[in-house]
Amino acid sequence: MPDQRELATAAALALPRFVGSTALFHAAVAERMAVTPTELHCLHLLHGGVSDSPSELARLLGISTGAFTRLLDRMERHRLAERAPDPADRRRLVVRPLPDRMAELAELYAPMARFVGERLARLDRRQLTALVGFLTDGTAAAEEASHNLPDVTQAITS
Amino acid sequence: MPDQRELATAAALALPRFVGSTALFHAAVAERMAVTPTELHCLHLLHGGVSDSPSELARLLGISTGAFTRLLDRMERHRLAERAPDPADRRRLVVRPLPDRMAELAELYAPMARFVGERLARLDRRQLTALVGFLTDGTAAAEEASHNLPDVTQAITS
DNA sequence: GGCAGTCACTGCGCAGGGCAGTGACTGCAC
DNA sequence: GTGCAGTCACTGCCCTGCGCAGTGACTGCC
Repeated sequence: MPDQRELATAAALALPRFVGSTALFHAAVAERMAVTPTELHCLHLLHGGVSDSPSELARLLGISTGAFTRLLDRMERHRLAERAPDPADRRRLVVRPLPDRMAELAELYAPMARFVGERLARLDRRQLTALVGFLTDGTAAAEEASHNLPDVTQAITS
Repeated sequence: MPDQRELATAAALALPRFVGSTALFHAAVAERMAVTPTELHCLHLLHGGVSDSPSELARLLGISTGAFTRLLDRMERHRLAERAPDPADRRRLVVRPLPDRMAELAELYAPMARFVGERLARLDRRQLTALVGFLTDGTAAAEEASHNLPDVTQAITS
């Protein structure tokens, strides 16, 4: 029976593997939908209602606004999203997800969604609280760490 | 005080955000090291001792062997890894990580590693067991789902 | 009314990756 | 042993997603 310390080590090892396999899963879904990973990521942001502003979406996706314009072009072509004018500010526009291919997306994610649902249902309140706390704080920590990377400016020769 | 069902929902929502922010963190680290995300991913695989075979690494990274050759070229140029002949099979070669820039990598990951360590230390055995189980099974589920995507072959017109 | 700032957008160049083919090598069949 | 299919890393060629820098439209502050 593993003690607390061993379990913590196991968790620390399992974490990157989980993240890695999840990334590959997303890549596989994107490929199956004939869509780039960035487009898929954007679709998730739109679907989750995180934002509908091009500049903000570009920032969240980690790409430039110029690249986002092209990305939107592709997404419109593939009927994943559409542009709409922003009534409040005529410079801006609003990005809206299209329902056209959402069913397809849901179908691809169904197995994973089912797994998550079933697995979470087997946890009690204390376990779920710990999980939610870890994920939430981890999200904040990752964002904070992204914007606060230590300076390790070393020269690359060649 | 949230009940079990609400907590499960919260966890299901927190999960994709965590994965997303983690992905962006990796991208930020890669950029800071002047390295592509794929190279960084490869570096993790090498560092974790997952494999040292080019074809297997290519498979794990989700790229072709041809692309991996170029990736290895870049990694050698940046002193991240080196090629070595495989004594058992002269077609093969062995990829070895170089210690040169490992300190730099560790430094960039230090904040996140510290967070994970501290956060995990606050959990009890039952909570850790749940977390490890979720991550481990999640990894397996993601891999299985990647290779078993439902057929949603729809035509993209244009 | 001018002016700096912000918005989405566009030409251009770059680089990572896929594809298909190549030579070197292995191990199995016979 | 000798052939032969399979596998290995590698190489041209091409495609495409993205950054960069500049542009016109528009906003809001002074």
